[in-house]
Amino acid sequence: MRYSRIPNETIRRLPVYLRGLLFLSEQGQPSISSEKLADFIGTNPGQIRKDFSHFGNFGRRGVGYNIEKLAKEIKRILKLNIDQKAALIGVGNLGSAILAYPGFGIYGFNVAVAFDIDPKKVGRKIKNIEIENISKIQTLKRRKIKLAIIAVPRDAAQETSDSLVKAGIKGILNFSPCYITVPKKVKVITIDIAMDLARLPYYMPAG
Amino acid sequence: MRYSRIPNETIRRLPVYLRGLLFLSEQGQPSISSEKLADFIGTNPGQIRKDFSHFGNFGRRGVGYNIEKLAKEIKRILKLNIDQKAALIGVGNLGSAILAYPGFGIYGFNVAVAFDIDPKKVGRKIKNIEIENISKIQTLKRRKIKLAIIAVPRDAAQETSDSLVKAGIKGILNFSPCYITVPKKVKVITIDIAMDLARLPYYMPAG
DNA sequence: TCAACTTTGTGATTGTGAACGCAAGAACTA
DNA sequence: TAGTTCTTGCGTTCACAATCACAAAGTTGA
Repeated sequence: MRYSRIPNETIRRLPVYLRGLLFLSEQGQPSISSEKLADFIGTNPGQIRKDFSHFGNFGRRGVGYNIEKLAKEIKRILKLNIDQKAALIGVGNLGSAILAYPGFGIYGFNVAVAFDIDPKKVGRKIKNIEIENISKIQTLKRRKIKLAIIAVPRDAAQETSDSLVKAGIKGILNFSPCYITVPKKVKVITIDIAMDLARLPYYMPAG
Repeated sequence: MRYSRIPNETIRRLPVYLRGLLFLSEQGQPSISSEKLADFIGTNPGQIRKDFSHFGNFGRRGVGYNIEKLAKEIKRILKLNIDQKAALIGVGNLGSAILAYPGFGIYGFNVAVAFDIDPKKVGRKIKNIEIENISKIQTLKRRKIKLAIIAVPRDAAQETSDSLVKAGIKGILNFSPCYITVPKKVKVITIDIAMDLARLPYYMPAG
């Protein structure tokens, strides 16, 4: 496929497109126009066409885009075409919710390992996953797990991250409300639920 | 204060700055330089200075920025200076975690009301909040609650949103993995945990 | 008081992405 | 086949944001 350097903002949108396409694919539709897709995911047709134009020809004029092929190609670009195991660190309220969350599968993720520092939790099972003692975190290297989700209290986030890096983790989804420092070779995405909520009032009409 | 139209991207970063400043303020420091702040929150000094230059003079050359004053001003801009109640819809795994989440307070939010459709959950208490029947959702209008958090299954997200709008809600934090349609006067921010994870492999080094 | 140092504030420049608009390909109809 | 309609692909233009770099303001110390 022709690759003309996919812009960063396009990459950021690809998961959104993929989510919509996978849903539509379940409905059995073979193809969809940029206009319909835009309505469905909440954007505009021009943006979609421009984004898709950066990689290969998945659209047919007069018809629309082939849903299956497009979804497959986006998965390939995002490197989601190989199923991947992820580790969860911190099985508190949020961690438990993440363990039980059914939405990871469609992207090829499988939260397969969980750690906690609390001895009372160690050994317990959630969704068939046995919680292990955090001291076992270095076994991730042996188990070839490259992805981790941090759901520990803020004070513990940086040291947890350090351990993960030492264990060979290459990507971290951080739910702790703080910035964490990692080597350049490791990618971190931080989600701070409260911080996202903090943007709402600004955009809300006065009153 | 002078307002020279704050750019959108700056607004997006204000909660990040605020989070850092509030933390530093707890440590008792009176002021901080753009360089130190940049290190702390993971950005660069120039960006910070440019962002802050859009509203008032909170920095002193040779010294840095006054942490208290700056935090207060950012809160004012983001309309976080008045404490606000929020409603939670859907007390499943994720919803329960949100109810128990301690991080909303610093932004002036208070998740004070919770609804669920499951009669077995109605009446139960989590963190002193009694779960109410979803049929009571219209009472939000009377209770003057303008903010809601949706944590229901995808299939129920749109109709939940419709009810919320009818109940006078002006801002929605949506955790369901789908786009929801609302009138222009209502602002929605969607967080899809799995979708954010889906961006990680792209940025991870091959191997 | 003066020189050395720190740090902000901001104009200028560069870079990046969004929006626009239309030519051209494909399908459909008769 | 020819005319009409639909829809993509993408060059061009416009708008916004990041980076740079430096003058000006403030601090410190002798």
